[in-house]
Amino acid sequence: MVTIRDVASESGFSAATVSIVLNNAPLARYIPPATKARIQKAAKRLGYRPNVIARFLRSKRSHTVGVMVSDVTDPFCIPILRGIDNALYHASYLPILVDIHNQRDRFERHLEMLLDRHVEGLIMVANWLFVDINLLGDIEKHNIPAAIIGRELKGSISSVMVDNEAGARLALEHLYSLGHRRIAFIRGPKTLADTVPRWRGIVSFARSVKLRIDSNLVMDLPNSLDPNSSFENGYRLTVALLKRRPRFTALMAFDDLSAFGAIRALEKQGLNVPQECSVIGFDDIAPSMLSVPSLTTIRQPLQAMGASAAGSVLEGVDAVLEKRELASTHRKMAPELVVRESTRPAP
Amino acid sequence: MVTIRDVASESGFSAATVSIVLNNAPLARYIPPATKARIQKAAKRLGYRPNVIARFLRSKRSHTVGVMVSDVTDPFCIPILRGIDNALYHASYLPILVDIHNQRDRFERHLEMLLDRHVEGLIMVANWLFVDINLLGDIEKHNIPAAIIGRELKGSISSVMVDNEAGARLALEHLYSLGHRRIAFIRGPKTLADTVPRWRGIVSFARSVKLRIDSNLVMDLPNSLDPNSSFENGYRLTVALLKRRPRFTALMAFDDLSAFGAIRALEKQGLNVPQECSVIGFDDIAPSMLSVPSLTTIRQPLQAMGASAAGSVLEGVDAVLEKRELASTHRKMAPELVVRESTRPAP
DNA sequence: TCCCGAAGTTCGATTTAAATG
DNA sequence: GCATTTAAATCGAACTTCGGG
Repeated sequence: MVTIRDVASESGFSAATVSIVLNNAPLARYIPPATKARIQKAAKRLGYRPNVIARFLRSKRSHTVGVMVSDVTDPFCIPILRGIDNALYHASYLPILVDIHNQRDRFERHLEMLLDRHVEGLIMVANWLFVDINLLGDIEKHNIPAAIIGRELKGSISSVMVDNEAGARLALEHLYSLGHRRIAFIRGPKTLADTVPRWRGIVSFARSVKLRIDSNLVMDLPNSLDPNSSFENGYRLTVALLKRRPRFTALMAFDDLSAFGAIRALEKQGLNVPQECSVIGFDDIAPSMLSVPSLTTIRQPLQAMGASAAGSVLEGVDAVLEKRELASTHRKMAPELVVRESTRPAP
Repeated sequence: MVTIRDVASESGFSAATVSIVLNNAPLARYIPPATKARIQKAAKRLGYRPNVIARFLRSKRSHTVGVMVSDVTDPFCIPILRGIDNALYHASYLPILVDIHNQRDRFERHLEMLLDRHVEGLIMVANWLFVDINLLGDIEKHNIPAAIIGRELKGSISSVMVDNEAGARLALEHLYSLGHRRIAFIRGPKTLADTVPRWRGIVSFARSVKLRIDSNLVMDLPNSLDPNSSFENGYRLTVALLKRRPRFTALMAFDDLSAFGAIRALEKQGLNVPQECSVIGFDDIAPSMLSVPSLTTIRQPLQAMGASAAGSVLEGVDAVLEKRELASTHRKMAPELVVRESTRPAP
């Protein structure tokens, strides 16, 4: 390994001068171009790369941001990660990604690992989060800028969410405008943050058009630690819904995975989607475009949400550096209806 | 921040003694239990956490492994990452994941970032890799253990791949045993490493049972930097294949995404899958189980592949520490036929 | 006083060599 | 392999201070 001292002796100057020149520090303005050139040439000749770790020890800057995702196998989080990655990359920060598998002990251990590594900021992707995390304690103690995607947290932690209520309203409005009146609902798990506002959107739209929601046709996904369980549970609940009356002409699922489960159940029972029953999802994960029929759904601007969270955190980092106070931001992003093949006018 | 010196003064001993006790270093043998207890108590009381970065500066050990993935939006790589993550987690290593978006400059920049951070090992997930990477140069220079998943590289870099030839043979054998004789093939892109061995498996099986492969029914996916392009290309190629003769009763796609594209094209032309045409994929990515019909495919043991690569690298790290030589390993993992709904006996 | 460069200190922990009872 | 503890050197870079022309 070639150190700053090697460059110093190679160039004939001291380590201090080399440091000043190579970092273009304020003092460098007094140093004659000839000296600079010789030092730079020597550095290049030796292939000198500053040791970022030694550098950190003095500067306290790690140029890293911790990213904690509740479960990477959830297709939902992938575009978010892309958004984060892009934003950090352009700011020359390195994300350190940890996957907590929706486990409390993993969350704690990984959070410690990140703090031990002196990440300058923290982003939590709460894509499918059931464990009761406690970012607040550890984070406010360390005074480290943080943002969470998919949940709202009070305090100094910024949050980015989709406007769930508006999204749900959009979805139901779509089905309603296609003429559907007997609509089944698969709601989210009780303890998931998105569940309540989405249902609120549904109820408020229904009330506004005097649509009756039959409680016989409403079921809840069970709590589960596995994001991919929605598929199977969507299947099971749809089978159950089909045994109830009245028969529905459209089904609104909590998310895309449960919508896929629903479609599978409907087809299994000989009901063609969308001919005999329309299905709408929520999220717009990658497979939604691929399936047959492709899925009508509510798109969350996932990549933008990731970028937004990263932006907030980076702003926070700057604020800390300049010892400014910075209020946390709480952004709600607009969802978008994506009409594909799984919905159709009511028969 | 509480340092080792704080613990020293709090406990009444020197920093050296604190270090020896807390790390349970060899010299700790001579230290009486009473001293140890006082030091440990003081450390706990102050909430002392060693600064891993300062520690690294002396020990040269970062306890991190770099993981470079060619494109995270590829569902194929997710289980691999899970496997890597699990293996590293249990060994108390932290993965530093970077996504190179299949871009050469990103590869180089990220590799430098990882090396600058003194990762102790390197894993490359070549899930959809078109850029001509040159791990060898940088890595052999730094003498850092490395492994690549999805490609075979000569030299000191270990590799983990699925046995593509066996997998392709398995797929074709399945279709053949269902009675299909007129089979269409969508081959992989010319420059992707998997393409050739898979085709070899097909040809060898066909020869062994005297199955004729009609070159009219063979098409190639174009080269593309986007892993998700296979879907669209699978669609386009299938539309083209349907215009050719003879009409086929089964289609073997290069991967699951192109299989989805094919199914979509077939359905669009009014051909029911699997009634009128069987389709088989390769990989067994998550959506394969979800789609309607669910996809018959060749499963790659992705999580095991990730774990295996991580294992090789960790062994390499140990070898380096003990100054042993360690030959690189080149593993071929067995694929597995997963029969679902998209294949059926020939009409 | 201005310019240029170097010596020395610091960051936090590890480790060696040495001192002391 | 006395037992017990510590001062001092070290890792690599950055920054403060200081001195000579």
